[in-house]
Amino acid sequence: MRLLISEDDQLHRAFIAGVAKSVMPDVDEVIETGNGQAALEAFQAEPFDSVILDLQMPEVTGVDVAKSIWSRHPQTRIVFWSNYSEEAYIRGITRIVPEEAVYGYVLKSAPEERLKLALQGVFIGEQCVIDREVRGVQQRSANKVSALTDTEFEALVDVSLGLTDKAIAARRHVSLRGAQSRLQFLYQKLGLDKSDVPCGSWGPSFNSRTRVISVAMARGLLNADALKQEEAKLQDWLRKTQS
Amino acid sequence: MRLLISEDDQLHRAFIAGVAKSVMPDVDEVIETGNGQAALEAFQAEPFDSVILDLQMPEVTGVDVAKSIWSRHPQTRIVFWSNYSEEAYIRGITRIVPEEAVYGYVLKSAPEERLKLALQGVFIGEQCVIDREVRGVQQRSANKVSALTDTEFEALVDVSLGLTDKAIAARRHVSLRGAQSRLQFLYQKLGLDKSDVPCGSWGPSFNSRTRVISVAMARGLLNADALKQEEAKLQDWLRKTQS
DNA sequence: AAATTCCTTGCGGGTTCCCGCAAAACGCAT
DNA sequence: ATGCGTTTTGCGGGAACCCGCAAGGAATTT
Repeated sequence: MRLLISEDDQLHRAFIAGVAKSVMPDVDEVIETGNGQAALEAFQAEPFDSVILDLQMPEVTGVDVAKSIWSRHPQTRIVFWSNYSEEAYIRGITRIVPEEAVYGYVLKSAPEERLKLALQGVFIGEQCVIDREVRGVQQRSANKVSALTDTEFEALVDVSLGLTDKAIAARRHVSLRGAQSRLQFLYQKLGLDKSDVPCGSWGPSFNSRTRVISVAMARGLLNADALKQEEAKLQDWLRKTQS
Repeated sequence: MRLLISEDDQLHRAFIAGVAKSVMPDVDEVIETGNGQAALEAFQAEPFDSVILDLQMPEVTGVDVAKSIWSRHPQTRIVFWSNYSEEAYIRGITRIVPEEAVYGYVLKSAPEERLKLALQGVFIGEQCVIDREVRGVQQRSANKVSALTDTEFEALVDVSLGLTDKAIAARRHVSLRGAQSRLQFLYQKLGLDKSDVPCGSWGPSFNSRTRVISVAMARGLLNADALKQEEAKLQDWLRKTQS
């Protein structure tokens, strides 16, 4: 059995490699990589049965790696080991996990015991193991009423990148009013209309357009890394439409 | 000699405690805490000569802790050990470090050797030790032309929290036009006026108000943690002005 | 005292945004 | 086909925002 580990923090990498070896004696080859790109290359050279991924890595994230791996080898077992239980990542994962795949999600803050159980569960027992804290977010993310639809999420991304209504309309191929409408739904979904927002005597305190970014970041729907990824996509699109 | 360590990640905490002990034999007491609040309490109980702080901690950050410590004991030697070389933190630090203080700044991504040298340099040699990568940011941060002034930074925070012009004016005790003026300077400083931003055929692609948030996050002037802190301050202020 | 720099303020107008209303379009199940 | 819910579109008005111009303050420098 061969195991691939991708994790940018040296300390954590060494730690989880040690744990993995101690828990799974029948692993005869462990490859460690410090970034997503290296992980992809290693996997391309020769596929692995089992993979451990950190989600938050520069350039190529753990989600990107998993997506690439599962697209060719959907039976690969992957354990995500990450700092955050942020929706920005969870959303990414649940969208790419194949029906047949076995995977796990463990928080770095969890005790070592939980990590061991998860590794055994996924790699030996072939069962899905997901930390409770993450499970909560996953539920919310799948919940119809509170979850953002795809179009709403697109709108959130666009507005967070600083685009104007016109630009959003052009990018998403809808009318100006269509783009504004999407924004309106987004504001509503994130509760900007409700009066949980106190108003001062001078009038409304919040600008929906900027406030929505703030609450989205607070809820973990967005984060700096995700934004960086989206910025790159945006620049691509800009170049295309320029020419 | 007594040493206080505050770091929320267990693995990193154990690691740096070990390194510190090996490098400084004459340390007879080491106290480890997992969050900023506990660090403050420990210090209050009995002051330490030497402190190691992680910057990014929930609730009470390393910057908060350092500020509190230095306000009473400006001769305390502090080594910051953190993931990021983000301006959001650097700015906070350079503003609170007393003239007489000896401190260090080491990135977690740095090799162990650098960490050891820094600990010795600060705690034994009583010299300031700052990683090169951080130094670069610090320079930029002190550079007149590219650095944000205090008022500009306030404006950035307010707009990122989603406040309207009116609300900003009220909060900062300036006229409406004053608030708008500050925003204008901010946009200019972050280069939103320059044409490095490609425009599509439909007109201007970017909304200054939202775009400024995006570029500020990309440059590390802001991050999710800092925003959370500021959000709390804002809520405080809102409650006060309500009554 | 004069000059310089930085920040603030009022005015004005052009633009963009926010959103209610109503009609049309689409998917989808009965 | 007939409904039903979701999404899109146009219209229009009121509010908020962006910013050039010009006229002060205030603090520091020369």
